[in-house]
Amino acid sequence: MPTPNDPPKARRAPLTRDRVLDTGVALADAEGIGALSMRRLGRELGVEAMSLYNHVDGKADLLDGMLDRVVGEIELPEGDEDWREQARRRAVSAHDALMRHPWAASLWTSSLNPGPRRMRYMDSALRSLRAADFTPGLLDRAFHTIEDHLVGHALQALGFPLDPDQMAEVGESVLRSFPVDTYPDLAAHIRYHLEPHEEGGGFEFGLDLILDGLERLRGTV
Amino acid sequence: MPTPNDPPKARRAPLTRDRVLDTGVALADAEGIGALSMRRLGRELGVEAMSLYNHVDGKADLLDGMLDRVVGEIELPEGDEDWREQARRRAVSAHDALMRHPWAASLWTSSLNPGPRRMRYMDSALRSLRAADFTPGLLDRAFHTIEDHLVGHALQALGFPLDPDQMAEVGESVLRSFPVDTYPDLAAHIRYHLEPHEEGGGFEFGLDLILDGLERLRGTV
DNA sequence: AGTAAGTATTTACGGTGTAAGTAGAGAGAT
DNA sequence: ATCTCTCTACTTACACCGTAAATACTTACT
Repeated sequence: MPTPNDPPKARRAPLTRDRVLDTGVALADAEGIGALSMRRLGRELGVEAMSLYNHVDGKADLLDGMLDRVVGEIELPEGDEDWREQARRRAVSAHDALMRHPWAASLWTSSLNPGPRRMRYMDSALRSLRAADFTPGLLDRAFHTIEDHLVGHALQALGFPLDPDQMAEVGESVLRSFPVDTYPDLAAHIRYHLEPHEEGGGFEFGLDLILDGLERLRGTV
Repeated sequence: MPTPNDPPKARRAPLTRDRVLDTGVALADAEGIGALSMRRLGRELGVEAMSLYNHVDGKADLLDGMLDRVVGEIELPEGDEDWREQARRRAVSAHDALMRHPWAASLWTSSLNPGPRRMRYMDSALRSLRAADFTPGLLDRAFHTIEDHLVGHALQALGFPLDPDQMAEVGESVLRSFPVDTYPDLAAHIRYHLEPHEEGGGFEFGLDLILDGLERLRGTV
């Protein structure tokens, strides 16, 4: 425990797992997951790459830890709301978190070692379904279907990282040399995306489709 | 053009883009996408890594080409079936293709340059929705929602690459040292997955939820 | 036969994750 | 106060990666 007056010898903030993970998240947010190498992350922390291995078990562990940080941002509904409203809020909050950290969605699907926050998130989701008297079999499918939609939409949305302006620009240039006759409906689809629509909301559209369907099945199966 | 009798000097099959892509697919299928490096793929073809660059524009182009191969395996319904049945068959076939080639699903979401087979696939999907009198706005959401579910489920399923036997084994060992009191519903969920269920079908469950919802909206919006 | 075009190879550069060994600082006990 | 143990950080090294550039070789056509 540091006494109030020992700053003169305090060279720099000590390296900790938390600092490593936080810096990793910040770096991946700012420059993309491709920029996150052990050497680069070390440099960011004023340290050599190998020093990180004292706080992290390798790159996979680093990424697992970073993902759990993101999962920690998800708001878990509490209280005794409708199951549907709970599931909806949790899913929307999770989706928001994944969109804030574009590198996290693919880790979500590939990580084999769920961290504590991820477990807490899953536990919460499963609980509110169980509390709504979902049959075990239906509960399982409900949980996974929502999860599939969540990660599927995030990844698809992130895979096309264009804001509407760029979208219009790129779309037009694509259409200029596009085999419209070969793929007429695809061409129409691209044209549709060129017109001004209030984008977004796609996630909640599919989510509501799923939740509606689940509500209909609840009790009957 | 080779004459019938020139085999004596034919050293080896000539390198072509098709052979490169086919071998790439085979290698990724057999040893995982992680094993697919330019050097390794060259070795597989009896050639140095740099030779591949005469037929492929770089690794990204190689992966794009491989993905398009996989998309080519998807069966596109023809004829004048119900839109719902068409969408269902196409999605199931696409899902099967992604499961056959575990490395392809993540390329599906990240590839920026759709190949011809991918375009044909999209065109076909969009056409059968349009033919069913979907409103432009609903058509767009329908297409993307199905697509999201497709890729989301494939990635989630592939991210947990355990056959039921391993599943049972791993699950039990996890449960042995699991904070059951902290995450009771998650524990129950794991236990559920340990019991024998006919696995699979999860994709079609969610798909039908979505298709049912879309059918309900069709015409009314 | 000579030439042009395309294919394959060699070499090289700057990057990656991390195993192994070394140096140094701080705490606790003698 | 000194000695030792432990933990952190650093250095070096290895095998691999994608690919730019320059070179050699094969083939096909004039």
